[in-house]
Amino acid sequence: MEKEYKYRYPRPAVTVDCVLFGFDKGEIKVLLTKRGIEPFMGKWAFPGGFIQEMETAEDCARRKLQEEAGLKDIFLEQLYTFSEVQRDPRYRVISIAYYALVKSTDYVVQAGTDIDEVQWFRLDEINELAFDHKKILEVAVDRLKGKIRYEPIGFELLSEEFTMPELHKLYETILQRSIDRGNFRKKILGMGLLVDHSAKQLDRGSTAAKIYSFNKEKYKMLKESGFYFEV
Amino acid sequence: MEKEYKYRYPRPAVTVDCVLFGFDKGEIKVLLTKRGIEPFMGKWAFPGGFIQEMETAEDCARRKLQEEAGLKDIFLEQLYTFSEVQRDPRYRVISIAYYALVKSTDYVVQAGTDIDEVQWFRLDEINELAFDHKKILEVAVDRLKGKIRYEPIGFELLSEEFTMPELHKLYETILQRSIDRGNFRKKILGMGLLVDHSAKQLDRGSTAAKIYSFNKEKYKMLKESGFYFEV
DNA sequence: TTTATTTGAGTATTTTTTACTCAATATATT
DNA sequence: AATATATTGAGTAAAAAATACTCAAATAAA
Repeated sequence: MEKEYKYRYPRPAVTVDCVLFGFDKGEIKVLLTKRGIEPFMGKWAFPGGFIQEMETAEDCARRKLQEEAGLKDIFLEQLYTFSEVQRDPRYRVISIAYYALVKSTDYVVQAGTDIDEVQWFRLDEINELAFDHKKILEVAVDRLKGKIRYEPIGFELLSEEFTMPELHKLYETILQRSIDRGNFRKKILGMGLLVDHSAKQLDRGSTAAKIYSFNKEKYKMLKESGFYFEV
Repeated sequence: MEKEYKYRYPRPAVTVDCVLFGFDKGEIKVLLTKRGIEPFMGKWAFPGGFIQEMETAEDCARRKLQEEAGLKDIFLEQLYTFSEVQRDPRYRVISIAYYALVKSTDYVVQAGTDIDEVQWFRLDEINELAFDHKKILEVAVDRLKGKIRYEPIGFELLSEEFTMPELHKLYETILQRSIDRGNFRKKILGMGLLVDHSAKQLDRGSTAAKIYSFNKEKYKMLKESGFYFEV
């Protein structure tokens, strides 16, 4: 095939990569896809690909999450742009990385073109990754840790309806320290952002936990009037 | 001239733009360059330009700050990557934006190729800018405000040696609220990160302020052992 | 002489954080 | 039947931090 696109000056290729976090059984998980083509065929990497002419980087990230993992309408934010000259062995590729959070890892994941498999991994299971994706993962984990205390992104990792012990465990897991249950509960409930569903988990008798959901609209309003979320 | 660079798939052009902040006479200033070529000839824009094949985005940002403003070895951090499809009227251009902080705006600025003028502006003087640079500025100002409380980047805007009233004024200006002098002093000195030069400003008699400098090495060490800067 | 600017110390109050305790509930386990 | 378990919910005491102040001294500049 002929090379049709000609420019006066050299241009780097631009890709988008997505670090997708999930929370399952008290553990943080990351979604990886096994590469079906060179370079790094057979290695695990983040969902991603080349940016198209008529889409923004965020559009591209959402498209890739849809194509490679079957996900739609999830929390997504730009992470960092990686531009090391040799980060791709073929030619110069600059990658705009995003991180995404998904409610429950039970979403049906589907492999796309050029992809063998899609699988959730615990952070400590991840050793080698394609390209500089290990570095990207480090930056993403740092961002998640740093941001969860100051913005209510933790809820994006839980189902729409969740219990206090689940939320508590999530924070303990991500921040990697134990947090006093009573104080945590007081602080979170004190913000008035949780909707109490006055329902309990089924099938669990008295050890059932109460069900809450996060009031996004109220948070938006409060934020505009200067409210500052902090855990 | 012939178009020599040919690729199989279309590639966006990639530029780097630098939002350079300075602090002068109690006011935040931003450095702009007047464009000498189309598009937006005659309009003000941030220093920046196309990324070269063998340089990282940060290398490019530093090169541009050197070429267009004569600055070397200053604080520089990646801000955000802007990828709106139509942000450049010519063709698709993705811009990796950086923000930089400079100690005093007295640096001799020098115009580079394709640049008429280089000038410092107060934030409220800036109306229209080339491309989507107004948007980039907004993001940069938000980042500066957000970050100055949790990382000691404020010192990057003052001379190596500064006084307590200068530091106090800087925080009040950026955070846009008054801060109790005594409490501010207690908190800052209490962190043990300022070196007391036991010297006073010259030529100001008894209204002279004591001179301090920020101990970067000590901050690095403390940070590694879990210290958290917060104002 | 008065005003202005800065240093430095100090205090009192309020708010927030931290580290706990206690009681109740009712299923699941031994 | 007794015990362990997981949860809710309330509460407290102490420590730490934030907030809003006051007072005194020094001295050049107005």
